[in-house]
Order: sequence, then C-alpha cells, then structure tokens
Amino acid sequence: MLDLASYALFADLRQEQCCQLLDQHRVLRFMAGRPLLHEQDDGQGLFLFRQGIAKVRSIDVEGQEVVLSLLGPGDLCGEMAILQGAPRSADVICLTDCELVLLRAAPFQALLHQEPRLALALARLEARRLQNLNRRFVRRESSAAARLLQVLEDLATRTAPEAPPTAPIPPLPQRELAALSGLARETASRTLARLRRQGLVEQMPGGRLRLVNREQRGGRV
Amino acid sequence: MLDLASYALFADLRQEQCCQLLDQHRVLRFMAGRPLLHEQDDGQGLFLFRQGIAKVRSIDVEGQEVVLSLLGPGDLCGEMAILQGAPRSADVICLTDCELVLLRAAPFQALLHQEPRLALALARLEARRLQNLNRRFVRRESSAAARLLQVLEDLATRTAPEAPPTAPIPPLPQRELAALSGLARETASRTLARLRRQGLVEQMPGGRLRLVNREQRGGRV
DNA sequence: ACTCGGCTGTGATCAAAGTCACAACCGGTC
DNA sequence: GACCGGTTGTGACTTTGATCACAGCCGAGT
Repeated sequence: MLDLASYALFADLRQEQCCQLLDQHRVLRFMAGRPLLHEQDDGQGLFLFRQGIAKVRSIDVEGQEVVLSLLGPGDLCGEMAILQGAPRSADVICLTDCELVLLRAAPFQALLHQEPRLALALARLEARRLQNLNRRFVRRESSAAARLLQVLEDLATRTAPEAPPTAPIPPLPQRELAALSGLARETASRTLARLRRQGLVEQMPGGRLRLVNREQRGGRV
Repeated sequence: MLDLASYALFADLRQEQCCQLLDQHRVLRFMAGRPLLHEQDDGQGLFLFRQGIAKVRSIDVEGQEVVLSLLGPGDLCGEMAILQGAPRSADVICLTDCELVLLRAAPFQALLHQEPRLALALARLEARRLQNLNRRFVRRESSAAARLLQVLEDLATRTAPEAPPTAPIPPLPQRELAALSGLARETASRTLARLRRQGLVEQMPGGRLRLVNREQRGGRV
C-alpha cells in the first residue's frame, strides 16, 4: 500500500480516508525534459512527487521562460486547478527523471468538503508556497551571483529535502541553470566560473555541482 | 451590523457564524504612511479592508524595500500569521487613508476547524494570491514601462475593484510609484513622462493619474 | 513675503547583464 | 577515426536602468 504519510498535506487524515484518496491512483514516470502539466490543460488530478525534481514555469509576453518554483519529493502539484476549477495556470516540466503518484480529483475534492483538517492543511500549503515565492521575489532584485546561489541551494534542498543545502546537485545543463535563475546562459556560465574560483561552489565527478559552506558563507554575496 | 458578505472568504457562511466572527471586532482607521502590521509582530487578528489601499512589503538584504502586493477594499490580511502560528512575514503599510475591521483570531481559528467551507475558501484565497504573485513575477522580467503600467493598473483595480482599469488612481508620490514597481525614482519619473507623451497615461486634476485604454492598448508596452 | 523641505524633471555618467560571435570540447554514432 | 549536435568558456559590444547632481516648484509654516 502506498504511503501518504510523508506528505504534510495528508498527515492529519485517518487511515481509511487515505484509502479513499488512493482509489484508482496511478504511479507515473516521466523522463527529464518531459512536460508534466501543460498550461491550458484542463485534465484534473493531484500529482505527488516521489522522485526527481521539476520546474513550474510560465512563458512571458516575449516568449521567454520564467521559472516560478521548483518541486521535489514530498511536494505536490495540480491542486490549484482542483481548487479553482480553472485550467492550469502554468506548465510543470521535469528537470530529472521523475516518479509520481496521480490521485483522482473527485475523492480529493469530496474529502476537502467534509474534512476541515484537510482543507486547512491545504490552505497552509498554499500559504507556505506564497511565502516561498515572496522570498524569491525579494532575492530577485539582487545580483546574478546571489540569484544563482539561491537556485543552487534550492535545487539541493528540493532534491533531498532532509539533506543540508550542501548536498550535491543533479547535473543540469547551464542553459537550465540560467533559466532557473532568470539569467542569460553566458551570464550563468561566467558567474558560475567566478563562484568556483571563489570556492563557493565545487565541481564533483560527473559534472555535479555542490555548494560549499565556507563558515556558513556569512550571508555573503 | 457589519456586513461580511462582501468578502469572498465569508460568502458561504451562515448568518450566525458571521456573528461569531464579529464578536469583539473593532473598526480601525489608519492614515496614509502608517504601518498596519510589522514584520516580527506576533499580535494576531484578521484585518478586513473597507477603504483605502496598502502595500505589502519586505526589506531585502541591502535594506531596499521590495513590494510584494497591494491590498484594497474586499481584501484581507493577517491570515498567514493565524494559519501558521508564525510571526508576520512582511510589513503592511497604508498608501492612502484606510479603514478596516479587525476580527479576533480565536473565533476565526475555531470556525476554520469546524467549517470546511471556510477552510476551503481560505485555501482558494491563498491560491489566488499565489497566482497573482506568479503573474507579477512573470512581468517582473520586463521593461521599466511594462512594470510601471502594471503597477498603475493594479492600483486602479485595487482602489475600485469593480471599476475598469482606467479608473483614476489616488495621487501617490513618484517615490512610491517607483517602489511599487521596483524602479529608481528617476527612472519612474522618466518612464512616466514617456508614457504621458505616448498618450498611454494621462494626468488628471489634483495630480491623479489615469490609464488610457487606447484600443485596449493591444498588449503593447 | 521668505524659507525650507519634499517633490519633480532631466542631464551625465556608470555598472551590470544581455547579446553576438566564436573556439574548444564532449559524447554519441556511423 | 571522422562527424555531428549540443554544451561550455570567453571576448567584444550594446542596452538598460541605477546613480549622482542639480535646478525649478509647490505648499506649509513663520
């Protein structure tokens, strides 16, 4: 039996309610680069991440990709569409190979209406996302280096929620790192080179990057 | 008796539940420039806007103000602290004179736990905020002009939710407009001048600004 | 009427990052 | 091994908006 307990959203539910949610669930696998949800898509369902990381992104008026957030094990997505009955507001694209569980919308919706603890947990989840985005918004103003470091830290903690932010990061092309931090590819390359020279980031075998926690980096840069 | 029906959050509640919420409520007035909530503040309560607009802002590492969102009639704030039991995550500062209703946290919290419709409405509210911020995030990348126009439109609709985005905007100093759009004051001034020359914005008596809807502006910058 | 403080407009300069261009490289595959 | 596409590093130049500086203005207070 699949285990929902590792998802904060379902922590307060009784065993039997979890079963209800798991009715007709499916386990899905996507390869890196695959879109998980499409903007405009109106298929509904709740996606629970078990493995891998993905980006939530939208396309701006000039056709540029803007990355809104990252998702990793323990996260979920698709709840917005269910909540609002509206079509998707953004795309979700896998950055690495992903494994996730798809719950059907109907039982989730039903349970939302009869179990305040679930609805409340969902409200808390959304609030937390909002705060994360707020923080991101604040950092957005700062230098290329700060933005890149922020992204690397985010990648590390999303990949392994319990590990320290110095955990190694899955190998992503610079193009992707640049998109995640909202920089030009060349800028990301140069900045990364500088961070390596400064010893803030190190290259691991297989091209993996790792943040170096030199004296907690003192909030520098 | 105060009327909660104009707040989407409470639309599904029964009369008697509203009364419960209104127990010991207070009506507060703040002058433009006054802080409504302080970051770190841990006093709790739910603030409902009746009049005026305010900005939600945070201060970044370099001491720069970053404006996260605007609040106006029909909006509310303070729900994050109640939801998470955490201290405030941002400041809220009045841009114009404001009138609002302060509900006590306790009855709200109690009702959240027993009325799924309320908890669900709150989740929806947070989701909507998230989407708004997402949109903001996307625009953030664009030019000074686009950002400023965005802010003006936002101000217009927050001031008068039902009015078109071409409604006149309360007179704010350029310093404020600049902060709202994340620009330097001088850049805001120059950009505004250009927009006026292009006929996209017009000056009304009393220094009020108004967006001009020339052929829906065709999404133009 | 005078002054003083905050607001506004605008020029000059500067810095950061975007853009363009290209060379080197790496990992497949034929 | 030769070729190819996608990736990486880096130099040269451009663009945008921030910063500095200052002058004119308006309104409040004395």
